[in-house]
This record gives sequence, C-alpha cells and structure tokens, in this order.
Amino acid sequence: MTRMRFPARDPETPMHKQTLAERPDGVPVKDATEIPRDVVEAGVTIGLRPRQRLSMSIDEEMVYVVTAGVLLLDSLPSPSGRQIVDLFYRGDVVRPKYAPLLPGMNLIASTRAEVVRIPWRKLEALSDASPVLREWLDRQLSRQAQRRLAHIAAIGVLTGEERLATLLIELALRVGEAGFEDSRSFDMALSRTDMADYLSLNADTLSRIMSRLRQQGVVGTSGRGRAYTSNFKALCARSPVAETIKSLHARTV
Amino acid sequence: MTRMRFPARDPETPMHKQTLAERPDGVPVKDATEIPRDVVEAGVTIGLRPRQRLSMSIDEEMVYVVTAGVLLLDSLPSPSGRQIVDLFYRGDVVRPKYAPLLPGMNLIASTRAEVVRIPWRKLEALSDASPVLREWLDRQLSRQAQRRLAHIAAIGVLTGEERLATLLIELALRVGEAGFEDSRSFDMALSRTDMADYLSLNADTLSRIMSRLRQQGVVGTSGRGRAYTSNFKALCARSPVAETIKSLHARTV
DNA sequence: CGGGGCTTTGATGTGCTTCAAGAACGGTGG
DNA sequence: CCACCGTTCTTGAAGCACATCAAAGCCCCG
Repeated sequence: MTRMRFPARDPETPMHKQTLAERPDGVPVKDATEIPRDVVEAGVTIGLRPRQRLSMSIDEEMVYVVTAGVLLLDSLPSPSGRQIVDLFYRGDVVRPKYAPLLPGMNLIASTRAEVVRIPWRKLEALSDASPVLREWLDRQLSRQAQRRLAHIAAIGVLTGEERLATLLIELALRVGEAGFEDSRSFDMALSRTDMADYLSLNADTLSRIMSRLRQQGVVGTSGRGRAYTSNFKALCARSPVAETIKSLHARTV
Repeated sequence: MTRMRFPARDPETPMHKQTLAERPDGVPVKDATEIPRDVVEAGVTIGLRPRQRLSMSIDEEMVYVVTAGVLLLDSLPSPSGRQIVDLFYRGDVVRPKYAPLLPGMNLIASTRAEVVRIPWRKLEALSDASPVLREWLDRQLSRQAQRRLAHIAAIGVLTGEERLATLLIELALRVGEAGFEDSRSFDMALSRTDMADYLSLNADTLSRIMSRLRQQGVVGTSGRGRAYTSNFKALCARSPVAETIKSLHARTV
C-alpha cells in the first residue's frame, strides 16, 4: 500500500474541533473555513487515510464538506496523462455532480483528512431554512468556482515556475502557519507527482523547478512533506496571480 | 472599431424565439438550452454586438442568461498572456460572482448575441418558488461547473490537435446544424485568436493545426467564420474527451 | 540492511512559440 | 466594378521551455 506521508497528530480530538489561534490582541479570528455546526450535526463525519477514495456516485446525491486535510479530484483524460482537476481544503463543499464524466475520475484524500457526508437535499433544506447557512453555502460555492477559473488561467498562461509559486502560495495560506516576520511553514499536502499533475507539468520538471527555487532561497524543505519560506513576499513576487490567490485563500474574513 | 464578422439573420424576431427543428417523425425535440419563460419575463433582454462588453460589477448582483450567441470571459493573468477562461452559450447562466479577481477580467460577446439580465436575488426567489425552475437552475450551474473542470483536463493534458478537435466538437454541438449523414456545419463563433487564447495555444500554432486538420479532411472551412465536417465521428476520434464533451453539450434532453 | 516508492539530476528530444513576411478576406470609396 | 486598406489568417525558419528517458540517491518500512 502507500505509506503514511504525514505523522498523525492529536488523534483523540476530532480534527474539525481544532481551531485557529487567536490574534495577539485577544480578538478572536473569524475563520473563513469554519463549518457551520448545523451542517456537521446533520451529516456523518468520516475520517480518511491518505489515498483513501470517496464514492462519487450521484444517485442519492451526497456531498462532502471537508473539515480537515486535503482532497483531490483526479482524472485520466487521455491514456497517457493524469490531471488533477481540483483541490479541496477545509471548509470546501465537494459536490460530485459538479465533476464531469471523465475517464478515471476519482475523489481521494491526499493527506489524512476528515469530511462530513451529507445528502445534497438536506444541505439545500438547511440553506432554505437559514439565511446564514444560505450565505455560507453560496460564498463557499462561489469561491470554489472562482478558484477553478483562476486555475485555468494559471495552467493556461503561466510558466512552470510561476505555476509552482502559485501553488506554494496557496498551500502556505491554506495549510500553513505564519511564523517570525514574513516567514511561513506548511505541510506539502501533495506529493511531487500530485503537484505535477495538478499544475500540468512533468514530475521531473517540477522537481527541477523546485530545486531552482530552493537554490534561490525562495523556499526551503525540511524533511519530506514539509516546506517553509522565510520571505513570503518574495514567493508572492514569483506569481503574477498572487493577489488573486490571496483573495481566494485568505483564512480570515 | 471591429467589423461585423457574422451576417445578421432574421432581425425582426427576437433571437431567443428561434427554436430547434423538429425530428423527422414529428416528435418535438426537447431543447436542453431552452430558457424558462419566467426567467425571460423577469429580466431585461439585451442585444449585443460582437465585442460588446457586459458589466461584471457585483454590487446589486446581476446575472445574465444567454439566449443567443456566444459570450466569452477573458483575462490577462500575466502581462504577456491572455486567457479566455470560459465560454457561454445559449441557456448558460453567467454569474459575475463566479469569476475570480484576475487582472483584465472581461465578459464580452464573441458573436452577435442576446442575454437576459436579471438580479441574482430575483433568480434565487424564482428558484425558491418553483421546483421546476430550481431544477433548471441547478442543472444549468452543474453542467457549467462540469465544463470548467473538463476544460482544465483538456488544456492540462491534451495535445494542441486534441484540444482543437475538442473545441470544434463543442462548437458543432452548440452552434451547428446536423446535415446529410454524419456531416455538420457550424459558425466559427470565435476568431482564431480567441480560439487560441481559449485553448492556451499560440494563434500561429492554432492556424497550423487547423490547416493540418483541413488537409486530412477532418474539417473544412467555407469562407471566414464558417466550418463543416463531413464526418463528425472522425472529428470525435481526434479527441480523447469526446464523450465527455458530448454529454455536456447535447442539445436534446 | 535490503527493497520499493518517491525524488533528484543529467542528456537528449520535440511540440509549441516567436519572429517575420506574405496571402486572403472584408469593408470602403472612387 | 475594381483598386485600396486594415485586419485576420497562413506559413516558414529558428529557438526555447518542457517532456522523455535513464540512472542514481533518498527515505521509510519491513
């Protein structure tokens, strides 16, 4: 099978209970990735090991709300080429009905992850009953739609290096923690191969670009599966769409 | 200014009144691109000349339902590269809120077109009041979400020739008419440049690929802005995602 | 400590891009 | 009706970014 790429941490409390840190001044941070309690309670919480697959059948339509970890939607559009068409982070709503009928379409966990499974009809009903929930769902789906278009733009016109920078910014914002000054460290939630397939690059090429960025001091790696930037601004300067990504992945509202 | 690339046709009756032909056996075809009457009546119908721009401001959120023609959503993610991130055909719902904050983001008509402008809140209210309308809106938005992911897969892993074949299939299904046997003819609703920017290819390269397909007898062109295939199946054989595209652009339910 | 998966790096190949020139087309006005 | 003009399209030659192939290194795990 596949090895556990990431160490298990804090296994006793459910992952979705783990909250963001508070600001120094004591004002609690409003977390944009928070999942409404009603949704969690109306669904079934499912823990996922890395590489575990989730059903995408659309009869008795189910959706998944990601409470922790990273999921990916991959496909084999042509016999020779895998493409990861979407990434899902904490707070995202995964609706299999939004996935096209492509060969080899699969929804799998990239890291250890946790989702809440809930029938779409039920989520719709909750949204109909509560304006707050409706707003949450609408904001969530809108952001995800925006991310997909931004990704089209990224793989369409950016160079390999720019694409990788874009993804690293995304990961730093999504699964990273801010450190001293402008430094950030984050889990590499995707393997090199997955990163390559997401950015439509070759794994070899991706590795080369990564090495180049490391040489230039833009990013560093500590062991497998972990990376850091001492200068997040410098990383952002490498991506022409940095501002767009920041607006789409900001964790605070 | 820009020239009118396409001859005006049937100017006296509104474009959205023009319906599909009936099947030989007399059974009316159920048109998947039909727009519910309630929606048309609740909004304002707007005619568009080629290259005309539509507002994408999101205060007082408006959406556009395309009743005729082709619209495109383009952007300038990097100073050197334009990317058309989405295409909209008859029946599509264009929601500016789904467009990311990319530099140079613009919604413009590619051909002569017609849209119905309606506040999002109103469309939501209509959908809340009528299950039929809710189903229509949901189906429409789902299909469009699927198309975006399919497009990521296409520009991600397909070769130039495969991408072009994919787009031609899409156009043949969307804006084309079936002819004798397996032949189809259709408007080239996009200029070469636009096609290139949609498929993330260079315009020169696209022209070359087009010439190659012409030499091989897969497609033919009659004047500018018009194309045909005598063998639609052969065209489909050129695209690994032909089946996906067919499922997403079939005009009949 | 030895095996398998993932990653890195080098040498080489190729599909696409770039640059540049010319052809075809559509519209305009004599 | 035809000569003219701007735009779009086509085609060639040269170059580059990325892909492919191959071999070695790393790391975790049994």
